[in-house]
Amino acid sequence: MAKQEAGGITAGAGDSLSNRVFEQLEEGILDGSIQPGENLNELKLSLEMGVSRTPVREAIRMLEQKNLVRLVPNKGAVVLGVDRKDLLDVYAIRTYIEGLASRWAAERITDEKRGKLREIVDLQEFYYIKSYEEQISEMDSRFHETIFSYCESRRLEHMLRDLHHMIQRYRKQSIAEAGRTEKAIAEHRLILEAICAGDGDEAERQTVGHINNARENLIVLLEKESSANGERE
Amino acid sequence: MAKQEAGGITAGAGDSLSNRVFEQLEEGILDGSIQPGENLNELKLSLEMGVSRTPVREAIRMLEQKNLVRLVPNKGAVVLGVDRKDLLDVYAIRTYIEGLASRWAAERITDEKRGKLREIVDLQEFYYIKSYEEQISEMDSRFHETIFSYCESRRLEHMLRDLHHMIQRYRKQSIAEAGRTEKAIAEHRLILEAICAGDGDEAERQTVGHINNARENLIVLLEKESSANGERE
DNA sequence: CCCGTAGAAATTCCATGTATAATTGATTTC
DNA sequence: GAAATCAATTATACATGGAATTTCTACGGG
Repeated sequence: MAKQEAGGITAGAGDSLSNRVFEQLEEGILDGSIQPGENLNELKLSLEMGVSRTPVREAIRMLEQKNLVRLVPNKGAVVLGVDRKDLLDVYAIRTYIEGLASRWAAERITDEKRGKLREIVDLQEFYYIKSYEEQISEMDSRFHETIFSYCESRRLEHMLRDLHHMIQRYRKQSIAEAGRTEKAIAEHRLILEAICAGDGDEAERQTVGHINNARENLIVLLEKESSANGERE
Repeated sequence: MAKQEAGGITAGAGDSLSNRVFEQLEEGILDGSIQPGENLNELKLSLEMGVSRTPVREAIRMLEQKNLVRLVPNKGAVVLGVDRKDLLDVYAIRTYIEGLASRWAAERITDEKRGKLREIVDLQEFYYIKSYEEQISEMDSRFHETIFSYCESRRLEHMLRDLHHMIQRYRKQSIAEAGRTEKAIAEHRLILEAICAGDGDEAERQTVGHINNARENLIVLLEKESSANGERE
């Protein structure tokens, strides 16, 4: 018993160590605590996390496939991270393909799925009224990811999950933006109704609109940030 | 010298063993020689390829991130592969985002890039006249991948390369289809001219059309295949 | 003072050993 | 004869050792 109690990793259940190391590094890169340009040292990381070098190596190889680090043979891994241009690009890409996911979800909707999707939006509204920010964000994620899974395309789902993951931090921030959440929920409801009605065209149109609005919001947010930072970066 | 001469892997230059194993397995999965449902045995593969288990493990972790295998903790990796639905999905996804890549490429075109892109299409036409099928296919890949790189979006490029890679086999097959190559080259030229003119709208429109046509072609090809196989699969 | 170079330290890369979990198959029991 | 149990085999997961490569540092020549 007591599989691994030493270092930083004391986390979750059945997952392998490689996965946990991967997730921890990914989170660090995506939330900025591991900076772009930095390079990942196997031995150092393995000591910090209290695991051997093997799972760290595996995690780094995994990060490379996600394009979060660049791996130079015999030299190591440098962090790529997600900069502002990446963020804007991701939103642009989402406007193009997340609409497709909604379209497919609408075409493949069932009663059970209608119920679940509606419940998510209802819950989000409830949390909004109660001002539970953490849960609002959680429901926002869940709404989009549920649509990803309901589109029933392994490949599209996989791509969208990656994108979604990449911008998670900024989605949370935007909850705090004045007025955005209320609008977002209203937009979710429009998407929901279109999907439940099986109206692919409308579902796509509403989703494209929703993401464009989110993108507008991001741009405002980034401008605030850069003026706050005195034009740095 | 003579880094590794034993087993199946005698390949390339500076790449690490993990990468070579990864590429070999990826190729096998994508060209169907490793079937979906099959599961990958570390020891067996390492013996076949004449390497130790470590690089095989790393390669498998990499394949998981590409969604080409599913990894069940303590049980191993089962091949997912790319089935017909995946293929059709990939073409659908491409119609949505490859147009965006062309749009951005048009917005960021330079004289040097104009020259290179034009040369690729000219070469492809030349090889078509000469009936060099291998080179036609090569130029087809190069045309699209060059646009991916000219769109100057790390994230979009990465996604499109993955998709492109996934359908490589079918792109090659479609070269052999009667009349497709000639049309494809004509379509490439339309995309080329739009990009060179810096006309993002037109570049996107032509690209969407091009991929839709390729998709139509794929559907015909798949139908032929399934009737040839007597409705199996 | 700068540049090049040789040796040492650090780091990646691959191989192999060991523990733990899953699977198989034989044996027993009802 | 079927189901259950437990030992033996197999496979994965993680750790560790050692070879190869790169990076750092100190030294000597120009």
